[in-house]
Amino acid sequence: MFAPRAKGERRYWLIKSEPDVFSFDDLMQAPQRTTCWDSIRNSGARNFLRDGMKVGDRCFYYHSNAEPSAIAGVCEVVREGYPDHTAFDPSHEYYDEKSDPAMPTWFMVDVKAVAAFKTLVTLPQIKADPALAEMALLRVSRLSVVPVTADEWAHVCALGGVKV
DNA sequence: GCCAACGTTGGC
DNA sequence: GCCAACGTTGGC
Repeated sequence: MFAPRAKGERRYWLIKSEPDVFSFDDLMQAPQRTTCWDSIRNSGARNFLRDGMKVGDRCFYYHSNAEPSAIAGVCEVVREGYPDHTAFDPSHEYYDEKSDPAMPTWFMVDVKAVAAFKTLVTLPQIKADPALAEMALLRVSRLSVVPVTADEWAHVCALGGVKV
C-alpha cells in the first residue's frame, strides 16, 4: 500500500483537530509538547496512522470546524503506529467493542509540536492558491489524516512563516 | 444549524 | 452482493 522509502526519506501529512477539542496551542502546552493522536475511527485515516506515518515524519496541524479553519503549525511523529487503547476502554467515548486487543482495529501515533505558524494558513487561502489546488485536504473529503507532498509542504511552510 | 459527501451497517 | 438507512465530518 505504501511505496518503500529511500533511506532517511521523510514524508509529510496533515492531521485535523477541532481546536475546541484540542488545539495546536494545547499541544504546545502539553507535557513534552507531545500527545497521542487517539480516537480516530475511520479506516482510511487508520491506514495512514498504522502503515504510512513513520518516526521523523512531519505533519501540519489543521484546525477544522474553526473560525477560520486553518493550518496552525507543524508537529512531528515521535512514535509510530501502535494500537489505540481508547478503543478497548468501555468507559471511553470512542470505545469499540469490536476492536480485539489481540488484533486491534484502530491505531494511533504520538506527535510532538515543532513550531507554530507565524501566520495561520487558512482554508480559503489554500483554495485560492494554484500551487495548492491538488492538496489531498481539498480533494479527499472528511478524512482526518491526509498525505501532503514535499512541494506542498515547502509552499505552506513559507506561507506560514516557518522554516522547516 | 443546515446539509453534502461519504463510510458503515444491516435487511434481503 | 446490492442498496437504503443511518451516522459522521466539516464547510458554510
